[in-house]
Amino acid sequence: MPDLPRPTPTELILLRALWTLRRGTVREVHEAVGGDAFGRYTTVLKLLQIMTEKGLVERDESQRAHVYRPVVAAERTQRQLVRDLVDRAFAGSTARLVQQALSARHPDAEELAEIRRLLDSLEGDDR
Amino acid sequence: MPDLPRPTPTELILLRALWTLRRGTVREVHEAVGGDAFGRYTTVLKLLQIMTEKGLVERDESQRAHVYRPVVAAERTQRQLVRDLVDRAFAGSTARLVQQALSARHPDAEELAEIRRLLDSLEGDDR
DNA sequence: AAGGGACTACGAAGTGCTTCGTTGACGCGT
DNA sequence: ACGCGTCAACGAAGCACTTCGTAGTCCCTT
Repeated sequence: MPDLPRPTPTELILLRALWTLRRGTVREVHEAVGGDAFGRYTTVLKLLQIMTEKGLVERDESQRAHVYRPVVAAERTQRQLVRDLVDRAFAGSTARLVQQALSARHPDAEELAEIRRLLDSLEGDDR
Repeated sequence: MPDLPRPTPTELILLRALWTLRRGTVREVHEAVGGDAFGRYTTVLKLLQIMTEKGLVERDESQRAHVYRPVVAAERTQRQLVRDLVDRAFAGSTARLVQQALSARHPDAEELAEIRRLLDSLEGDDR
């Protein structure tokens, strides 16, 4: 499987819409991202066409209104983006990224607890 | 203080070099990033000139070989980049970003301990 | 005084991203 | 059969990013 290209910022917006919708026509995606406040209908169409060429989404053309669906799961893309950032901005140090993440957006108690659970399960695996 | 623009990927490489060097001439930066394997000397020069216009770095012209230094601290820029990513890819959920970060690059025990300390100090502040 | 090395400045080209208007096809309702 | 709304396709334009060659300047050495 050839590695898919990293989605551009705008493409990521559409991907997020499709991750939620699971599948959708251009019109549905256009509305999901905020309609004309985001961009014209044809802008979304063009983006989805380009994303199809890149392999980021797939297209069902059996209907007049083509139906798009994401090729990659949210988690996989998110992980790719995080890894990129860790390498590019944090010289590979996950701890430093987490540190900045926690100070950039102070998470509430619930989120903190969730992160703690993640740590617990990770350390559990180690032993 | 007008918010500084987000550094581009290439600019980030030079910034990292300057964060380490604290200050440096074009030649020093060029060598720090890998010499011609990265790009020509004039490419680095041009980049630094553009970054100066953008306000990302400052330039001391009192010497023939101008000396550049970063305007923003590493932490501030890193936080900005993380916040961007949390918003763009994780719909604002820090916990999910941390989750992906932990699974993207399995940190060693030392890093895990460091993250745990961070959590402890954060929860301490809450009360 | 001339030559060469190191430096800045400038300009230009190529690429990718983003946006949108226009065109042409399709099919439904009248 | 006609017209209208909906759709995909295309092309073009503008902008940012990146890269590098060339030209000009300065100063040190001979």
